[in-house]
Amino acid sequence: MSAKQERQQKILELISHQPIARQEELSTALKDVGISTTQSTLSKDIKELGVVKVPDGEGGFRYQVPGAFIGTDRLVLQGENLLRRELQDFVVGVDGVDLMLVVKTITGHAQGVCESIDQMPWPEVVGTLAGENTIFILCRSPEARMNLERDIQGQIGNTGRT
Amino acid sequence: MSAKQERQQKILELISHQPIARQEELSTALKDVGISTTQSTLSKDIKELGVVKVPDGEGGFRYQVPGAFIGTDRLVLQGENLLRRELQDFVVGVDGVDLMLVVKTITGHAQGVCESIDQMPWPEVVGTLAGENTIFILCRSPEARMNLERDIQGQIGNTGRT
DNA sequence: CATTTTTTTGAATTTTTATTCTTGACTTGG
DNA sequence: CCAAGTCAAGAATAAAAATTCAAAAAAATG
Repeated sequence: MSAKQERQQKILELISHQPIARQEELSTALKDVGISTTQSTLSKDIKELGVVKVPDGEGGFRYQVPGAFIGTDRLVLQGENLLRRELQDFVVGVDGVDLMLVVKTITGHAQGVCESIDQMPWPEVVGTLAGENTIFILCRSPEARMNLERDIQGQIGNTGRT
Repeated sequence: MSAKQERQQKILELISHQPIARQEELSTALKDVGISTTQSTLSKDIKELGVVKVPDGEGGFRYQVPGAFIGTDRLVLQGENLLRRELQDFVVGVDGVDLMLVVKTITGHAQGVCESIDQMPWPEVVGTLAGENTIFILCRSPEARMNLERDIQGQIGNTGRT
C-alpha cells in the first residue's frame, strides 16, 4: 500500500473518530500516528477523498466523511474481519419487524457495510439494499431476522476500537 | 419574514439549483435576485444553515445543502418546519402497501427529504431508505403506515409556496 | 416615545484552504 | 542502463472563508 493510500486511510479514520476542525490539526493528529505531511498535501487528499468541512452546531467546524466517496476498494480488511470492524465503527443501531431488518450506520457508510454483509454466506438473507445511512435486509423468516438482529446487536458498541 | 430569513432561504434555493463554488459567486447570484450582501455575512449564513462546500468530482467545488449533517440547532428551517417545506416543495406523491410506505420526490431530493423524515421522532417508523427520487419507509404496522400516509398526503400540494 | 438591549451587518483582518510550480522518486519502453 | 513520462509531495503563494470589531437596525422595556 502506497504512502498516499495509507495516509488517506488514516485521515478517514481520524476524522470519523475525533472532531478535527482544521487541516493543520489533521496534520498534527497524523504526526502523532507517525505520518508527517503538509497542509498542502492534506488539502489535496481531502478533495480527493470527498471529505467535507461541516459546521458542528456549536460554533465550530469539523471534517466529515461523506458517504458517496467512500470507495469500498480502499479498504484492506476482508470478510468477517472487515464486517466486524465495520459493525464496530460505523453501525449505530439495529431494528426490525417481521422479515425486515434495518441497520443504521453513520452517514455514508451504509453501502460499504452492506457490501460486506453481502459477502457473508448467510442463507437467511434474501436480499439487501443500502442507502446513505440505512441498510434494509430482507430475511427468509421472522426467526432468521431475530437471529441476525441479535448477532449484529452483539457486535456493535463492543470495545476493541482503533 | 426578516431580511436575514429571506436571504438564507434564497441561499438554499440558489445552491440547490445551480453550482456555486465560492461565497463571492453566491453574493453575485443573490444580487441578481435583488439581495445585496457581503461575503462576511454569507460566511455566517452558510455556517448557520449548515451548508457545506463539497468537491464536485471534477476538480472543483460546490456548495450543497446537507441532509446528512444537520446536527445544528441554529438552523432556520429545522425539524417539522424543514420537513413541511420539503414535503411541499419536493414530494410529488405517496403510496404504500402493508408495512411499506413509498414517497416519490422530484429527482434528486429523496435523500434530503428522507433525512428530514429521519430526524422526526416517529416511533412508527422502523427505517427509511432513499434513492434518487423515491423513499421507502418501513412502518411498524399497517395502521401506522396508513396514518403516516394520510399525514404526508395532507401536506403535499398545499399552498404556501415561496 | 425614549432608552436599553439584542440582533444584524459589513469593513477590515486573520485564518484557513486551494493552487501553482518545482523537485525528486518511481515506471516503462527502448 | 538511460531517457521520457507519470506521480506524489512540499514550499511558496494566491484565493477563499472565518472572525473581530464597531456601527446601524430592530426589538424589548419602562
